[in-house]
Amino acid sequence: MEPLDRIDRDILALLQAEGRLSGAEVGRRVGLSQPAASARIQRLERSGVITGYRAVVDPVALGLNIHAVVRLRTTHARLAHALDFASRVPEIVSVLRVTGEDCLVLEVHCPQAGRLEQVVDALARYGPVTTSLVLRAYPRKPLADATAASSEGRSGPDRKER
Amino acid sequence: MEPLDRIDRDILALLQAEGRLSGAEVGRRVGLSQPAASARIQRLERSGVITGYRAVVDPVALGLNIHAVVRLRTTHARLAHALDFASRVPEIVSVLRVTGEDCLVLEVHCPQAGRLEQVVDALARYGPVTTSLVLRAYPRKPLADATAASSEGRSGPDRKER
DNA sequence: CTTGAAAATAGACACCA
DNA sequence: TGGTGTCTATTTTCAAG
Repeated sequence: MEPLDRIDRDILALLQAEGRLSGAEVGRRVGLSQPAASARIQRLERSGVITGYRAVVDPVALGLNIHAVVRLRTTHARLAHALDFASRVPEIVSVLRVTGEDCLVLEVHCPQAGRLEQVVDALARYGPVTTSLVLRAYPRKPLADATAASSEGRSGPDRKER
Repeated sequence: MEPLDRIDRDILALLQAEGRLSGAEVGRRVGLSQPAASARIQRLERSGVITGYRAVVDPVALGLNIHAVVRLRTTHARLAHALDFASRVPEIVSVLRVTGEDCLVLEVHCPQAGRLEQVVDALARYGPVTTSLVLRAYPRKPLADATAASSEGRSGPDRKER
C-alpha cells in the first residue's frame, strides 16, 4: 500500500478515461515501456486500487428516458427491507446509505414516468420519499489520488510532493 | 437504432460487469462465434449504446475516506457559477441538475473532513447546502434495456417478449 | 452467423542497464 | 525499477460458405 507516485496517478487517470487501453499504449502515454506499464497496472489491480473495468452504457440509448434521484427516509426497522427491495428492482441502479434526515439516496432509471411512479410508490411503503427528476447529468470525473494537488486551497499541514 | 435483442442485452450485461472481456470470450458466454460477437459489440459502440470503458477505482484505496452527497439550492442566476465551480473541483465527481427544491445533487470524495468542509463552504456561496455523509455505497447495478422484463408488475399495454 | 486462415497486437519472460 | 528484445498466446480482421 505504498503511496502512489506521479506515474501511477497518470495511469489511473488514463484507465478511468479509457479502460481498454493496452499496457503498451499506457506505457507510451506515461513514458514507460510496455512491461513496466503492465507491471504497474497489475500492481494497481492486485492492491485493490483498480477494482474492475466497466463498459459505460447510455441510458437514453436503452430507452431509459427518465432519470431520477429518490431520497427515502425510513426507520431502522424498515431499512433492511428497503435495501432488500432496492436490490431487487433493476431500475434502481445506485443505493447510498447516508447520514441525515434521509436514510437512502437512490438513483433510478426508468423508461417512462409510469414506471417511476410504480417504483416511488413501492419505496413509499418504507417511509417518506422525495423524488427529483434529473434534468442533466454532467460527466462523471475520474477519482484523483488524495495526494494529488487540488485546484482549491487546502488546510492542515503543508502539502509535500513526493 | 433497432431494438436490442436478447443477445445484445446479454452482451451489455457482460461488458458492464467486465469491461475488458474480449470478443471471443463474450461470444463464448452468449453462444456466438467470435466474429459475430465482435461485430455486435462494435455495433453497440458505434450506435452509441456503449459510450466507453472505464477502470473502476476504489476511493478508499486512494485515501479518499470521506464520501458525501451535497445538495445545493441555488438561484437561476448563480446556477451557472455553481456549475463552473463544481467542474473545477476534482473532489466533486458527480453533478446532477435536478428538479425540485434542490437544484444540484453533488457527490464528493475527500481525503478528510477538513477538505469536505472547504468544499461545502465554497458551495454555500451559491446557496443553501445540505450535506449527507455516505455510510455505505451499495454496488452500482448495470443498466438493463427498457424492454427487458422487470421484477415488479408493470402498467400500460401487455408486455410481449420478442 | 459460422468456419478457417492471416495479420496485428498484446502480454509474459529473461536478461541487462 | 525500468528498458530491450523476443517469444507465445490472443485478438481482430477478412474471405468464403
